[in-house]
Amino acid sequence: LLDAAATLFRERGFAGATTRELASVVGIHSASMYHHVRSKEDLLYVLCTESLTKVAEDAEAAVASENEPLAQLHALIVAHLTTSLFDQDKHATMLTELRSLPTKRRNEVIALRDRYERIVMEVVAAGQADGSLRSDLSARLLTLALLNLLNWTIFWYSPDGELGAAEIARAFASVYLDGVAVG
Amino acid sequence: LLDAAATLFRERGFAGATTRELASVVGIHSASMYHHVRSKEDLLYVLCTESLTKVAEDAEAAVASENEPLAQLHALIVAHLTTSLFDQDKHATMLTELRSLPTKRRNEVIALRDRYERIVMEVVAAGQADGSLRSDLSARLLTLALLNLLNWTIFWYSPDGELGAAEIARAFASVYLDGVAVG
DNA sequence: GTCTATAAAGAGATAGAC
DNA sequence: GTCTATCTCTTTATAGAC
Repeated sequence: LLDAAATLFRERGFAGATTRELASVVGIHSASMYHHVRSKEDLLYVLCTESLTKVAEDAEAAVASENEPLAQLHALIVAHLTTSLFDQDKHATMLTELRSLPTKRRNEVIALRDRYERIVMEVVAAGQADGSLRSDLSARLLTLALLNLLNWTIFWYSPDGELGAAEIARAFASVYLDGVAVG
Repeated sequence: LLDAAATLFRERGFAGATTRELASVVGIHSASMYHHVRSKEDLLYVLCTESLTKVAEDAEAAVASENEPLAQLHALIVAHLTTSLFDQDKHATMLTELRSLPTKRRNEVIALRDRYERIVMEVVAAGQADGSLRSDLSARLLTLALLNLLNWTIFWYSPDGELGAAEIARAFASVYLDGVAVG
């Protein structure tokens, strides 16, 4: 049900997805859905928190698996893309439909998101501190650039396409770390 | 009206934005709105095509203003960010609410978007051809990485924030071209 | 745990006066 | 060009039988 909601929310937007269509996708009537979930909003909320909890866990594991900041950053990039492209609909919905949550819950999700972004920024800052990453740009700007690279991928990646998640992860890690210019 | 629609569609999603609220923002009643526009969908369609036409024009002008692919790419990055961050709501709505258009119009907008992305890819490919950009990764991958960097910025940039559009453009161009690793 | 039936509210859009 | 009034349809969610 949650997976179906993620797919439908991504396709139609949260407001555009009807409980009837959602129920019909899982083969029941919309009234039966309310036996499993209190409201449509609850689905969105659970989906957002799950997606962020999962990606944060995986990122922390990736960071813990390496010792040097540069290697940690590389592992983090691969972990983020692997996780978010696997649960693509959930992550895409979290990123764009977050706005449809009422203030209290929206702020909770934003807090989770900020916590995740802080994990990323700490690795970047550690890389600057040990001299493996450039320091002429702020850790904040470097982190924002990285999150751009990671997040937007979720919106165009296709599991059926020619580019695999692993290939994309390897390429983007190299683009981010080494740049695209020669010399 | 179009600007108000862009803002509201971005805030609530296309389906979540009501014609009543939209009209009230511009100080009229929802019935009066239909004197200016045929339907809510028309607003989204016009908004998508306008945003893509504008960014494509500016990108082409940026490319034409330089001779070397590397300089063209730099100018293109600055132009894209300047334009899309100026009309932020319009571009953000185009990127996420495109899905709410009926098939025919959606395909038209996608065609515009693809045409723009081809402009970017041609500059990248030219850079690879003249040896200023690395060729171990495909032009497609390098272009996708760049579009990630550009597009996601639209979703977190705030005109009131500490980071200005020009500063972000300069930083991200350097991150993309030179990378963040030292050495 | 799923169904039929329906309540209550809100949606996009139109008609016709001014 | 904007208004009031309203049509028609769809929405989320509930009630209660099975």
